[in-house]
Amino acid sequence: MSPKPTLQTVADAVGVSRSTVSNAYSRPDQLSPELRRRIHDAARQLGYPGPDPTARSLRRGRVGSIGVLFTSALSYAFTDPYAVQFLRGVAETAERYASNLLLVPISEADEEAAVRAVHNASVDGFCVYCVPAWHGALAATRSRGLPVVAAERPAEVTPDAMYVGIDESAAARAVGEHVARLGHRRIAVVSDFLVAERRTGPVALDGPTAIRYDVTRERLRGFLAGLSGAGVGWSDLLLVNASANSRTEGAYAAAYALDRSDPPTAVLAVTDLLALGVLDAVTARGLRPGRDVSVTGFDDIPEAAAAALTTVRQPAVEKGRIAGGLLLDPPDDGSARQVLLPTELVRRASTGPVEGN
Amino acid sequence: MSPKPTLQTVADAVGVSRSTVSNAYSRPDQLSPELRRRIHDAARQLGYPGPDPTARSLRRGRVGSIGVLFTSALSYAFTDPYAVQFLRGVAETAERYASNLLLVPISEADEEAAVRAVHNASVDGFCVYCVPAWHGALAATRSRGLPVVAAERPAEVTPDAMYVGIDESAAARAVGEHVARLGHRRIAVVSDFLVAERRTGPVALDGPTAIRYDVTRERLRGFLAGLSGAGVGWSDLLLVNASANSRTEGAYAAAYALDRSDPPTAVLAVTDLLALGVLDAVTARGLRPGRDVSVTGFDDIPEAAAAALTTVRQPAVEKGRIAGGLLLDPPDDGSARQVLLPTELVRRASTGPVEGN
DNA sequence: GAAGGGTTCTGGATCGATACAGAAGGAGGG
DNA sequence: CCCTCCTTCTGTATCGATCCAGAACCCTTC
Repeated sequence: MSPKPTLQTVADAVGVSRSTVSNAYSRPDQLSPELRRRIHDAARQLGYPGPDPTARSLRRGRVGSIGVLFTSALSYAFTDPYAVQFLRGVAETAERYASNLLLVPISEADEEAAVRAVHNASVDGFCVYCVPAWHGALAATRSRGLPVVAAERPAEVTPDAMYVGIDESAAARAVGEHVARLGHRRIAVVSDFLVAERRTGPVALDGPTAIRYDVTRERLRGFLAGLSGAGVGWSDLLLVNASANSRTEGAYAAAYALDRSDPPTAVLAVTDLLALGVLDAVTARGLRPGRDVSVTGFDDIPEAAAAALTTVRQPAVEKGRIAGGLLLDPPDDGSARQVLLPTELVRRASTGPVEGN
Repeated sequence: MSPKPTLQTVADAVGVSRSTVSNAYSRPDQLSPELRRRIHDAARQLGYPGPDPTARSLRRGRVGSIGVLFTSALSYAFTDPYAVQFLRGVAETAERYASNLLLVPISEADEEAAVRAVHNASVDGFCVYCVPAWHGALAATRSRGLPVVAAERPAEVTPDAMYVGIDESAAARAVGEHVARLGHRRIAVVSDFLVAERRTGPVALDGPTAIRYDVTRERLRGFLAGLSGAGVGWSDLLLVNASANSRTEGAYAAAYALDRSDPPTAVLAVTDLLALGVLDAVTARGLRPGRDVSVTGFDDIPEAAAAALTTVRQPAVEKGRIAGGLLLDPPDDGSARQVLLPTELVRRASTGPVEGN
């Protein structure tokens, strides 16, 4: 048995041309059933596993997989149910187009390695999820000359860029208004990416503009807009940065707010995962969510309903599906390549009116 | 600007040979710094993104990515923290070898599509996770002639197969013994894959042998072995199948046991995720875990500690790391390709002695 | 000044397939 | 009986890179 059977090996065995064997696999209607059968038989007998995917990709100019870029360690990427839902959406579309997902982990520490990873990825396009705008890997995806779709609306929208996102600040504004209407004035915000440093603890910022990460900035801007009607200004907010988007860090971050001498009556978290952590911290202190402290999240992951968390619902799976669709079958109409999905404020028991303390 | 710059484009622009440009990227020490700079400058100016990954893969004979096969929808795959940890381990090793992960979703419904997906995957090897032994995709991976590593010890061990697993039945046996020693005799088992059908509810089986899925079978065999010393036999066990490995299905499945007229005093779940669901069901009924009902899990995911769940610890991340290592750098020593990792019974508050009812 | 040893660069062969134009052969129509 | 059309198969060019043997050149060294 020769080391690696190729199309040619099979062709020689059957006594036909290489092209014919290729057709037997890729275009079955181009040859007689009888011959096709003989070819497949010979292939089986020779242990030929079918056309080599790499060679086929090179020739065809299509790889059959889309690259998904993640910041932060893979662990966090999959820890957020929101991310998992989004990914599921992408995978659903991918499956329809017979494509696989290539995970490209982008470490924040080693940007050079990240850029290399992007350059080495055999893909038909990139889906960028939660990668800060300034990360070199982002530019690298563009330099590949492949379709790129962002999972959020970028800060500055170029006409040819593809994205599927939501109006972050409008959605967050609804949260702010809701909380303000309930009478809350002493308010803390728990968020990751407030500062470049990966540290959990309170931070001071001059304003939302100081936040580099787009999504975070827009959500805080929205919170502020919603609260300002009630006279709550930026300097009134207690900002606590979380070193990661995880439940435990959410709880740690909440501690900085809850354990003060003048604790806030409401804590706005920038994701549900963080909010769940905040709830943990609240209950761990014997406080009642929605009565002693109001808590809000963002995303409406499945767990949010169970925890009675007031949050912003955004269609995560749908977002993923659309992102996949944009990549694998970009619409001709340029404007259809920029998708904004609707959001909805979901009021649950984790928020309530300020107690008359 | 020509449509797609290649190595040749750059070579022509600089006035050197194609090989030299290639070296500028892949073997920088093979040419003078001066020339290398000129080449990179020209490349940048022409918008050449570097060597095409697909073409490079074809020539090099190495793709730089490893395929991870999943059964069930992607959603479930990522929902189990155990799976995420395992994946993280694989990703860690992959990163060390400059490889990416290619997710190959294997639907159980459409086996033909699954086999096609395996044949089309450009990878250097396959990591098979939680795929039933009889699934055609498994055979497909082998036919590719690439290294394949299973994340569990297969039922029948062939000498050349690679795997990293645990002694499932021995680990489960420790659970059985622990529960028996606490005096439990009325015992329910909550598990997925007890039967081929995807349905949550009680099932009757002649014995462990009737279970087709290896891991499940071995764990149940272990439970039984641990319990048999106390006189508990197969027919004494109440088996409840879960339609999926998820927390909610765990809770639904538990209901079938807890709501009987003669409820079990102990519920053994085959994964922590299911066990968490069982605990949900227990507390939802106002019962106290470890007092009114003992509950055990399997895997020791992070949440297990928080829930005080008695379970079997297995090193998930380490398992992933080793799996990756076997794929990307297979040891010459054949016996080193079959790895069994240690497990440990972790006793927590979710199990306790039978109440003197 | 010829031999030996580096360094730097070149050219052709090659990886394993697919695309496409065209050849061979048989069927049907006028 | 010739011409056209269709089906079935072939051959060559090509996808975009890397490998490797060797050419060209400069430096030592005896």
